[in-house]
Amino acid sequence: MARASTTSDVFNAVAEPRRREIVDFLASGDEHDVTELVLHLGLPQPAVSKHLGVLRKVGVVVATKAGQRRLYRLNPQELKPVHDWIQHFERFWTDQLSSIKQAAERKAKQRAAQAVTAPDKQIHFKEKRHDR
Amino acid sequence: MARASTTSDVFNAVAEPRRREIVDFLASGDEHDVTELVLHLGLPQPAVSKHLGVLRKVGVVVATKAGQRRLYRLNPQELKPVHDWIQHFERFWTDQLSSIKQAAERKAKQRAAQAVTAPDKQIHFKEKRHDR
DNA sequence: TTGATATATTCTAATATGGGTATATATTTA
DNA sequence: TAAATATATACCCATATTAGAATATATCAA
Repeated sequence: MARASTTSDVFNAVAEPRRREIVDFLASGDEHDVTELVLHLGLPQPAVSKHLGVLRKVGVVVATKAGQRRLYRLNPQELKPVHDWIQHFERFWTDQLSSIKQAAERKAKQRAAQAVTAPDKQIHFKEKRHDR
Repeated sequence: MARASTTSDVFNAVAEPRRREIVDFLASGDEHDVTELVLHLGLPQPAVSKHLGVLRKVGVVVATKAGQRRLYRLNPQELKPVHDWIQHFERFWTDQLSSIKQAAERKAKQRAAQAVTAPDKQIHFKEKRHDR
């Protein structure tokens, strides 16, 4: 199975850098049409329309019809779940005390534990499997 | 081209609900080994190890070797970019005044614009393409 | 009406993804 | 030393994703 659909989840919708750019561009509160977004992003128009489609489906942006143009504006409410989730962790980089506490607890637990040197240092196999 | 790699970007890493569960589970600051995470998540062990691998690569979790076990703990620093980004939009749901201002500006701009009824109300084609 | 413009959609291809299963490695225990 | 245990990795598969090209639709302008 693949990752949860990008169109059903705000987290996935804003996981795409270009879509975050779109959100940032609309963060002023102003409306912009697709052409303006195309110029700003430097992407082909269909790509921009598709990204807008994703953001529209999760409700992060709202389109207004204005003649042959579509004016897009941010609908920030839909970003709130992301904010609420990440806020849980705010204390880790604001509250100095809790950081120190954590370090202490961690140390106590580590007892005989050895640190794994690097996050990406992998355990190498002596042989690779090519069969099956 | 496919989506940006999940292993190169914190936003993508936490876009996956199971990985957010892992992060939440480690949010207490305590260390947990893989078996504990397997029990907590109710996923097969290889799936959990793979999710941990993704989180490790972006640095959101750090593993400590303890005998044959790996103790995982949160490395919250790496979540900060997500926090910093989403915080830009905090004003939208905390500052009442700015919301009103935005609504007013929006209204002024809308002039002759007609609202597109629903975000997912698509424009339907009279014919679908099957050729080419 | 005809052509131009703005936007959305379809199709295709290349790649990434997550779960499942099997298995490799490392460590502990008998 | 041989099992057992804990964890990571490889492989497969079904699906999702993105960019790109072509084109459909709607509206505007001449």
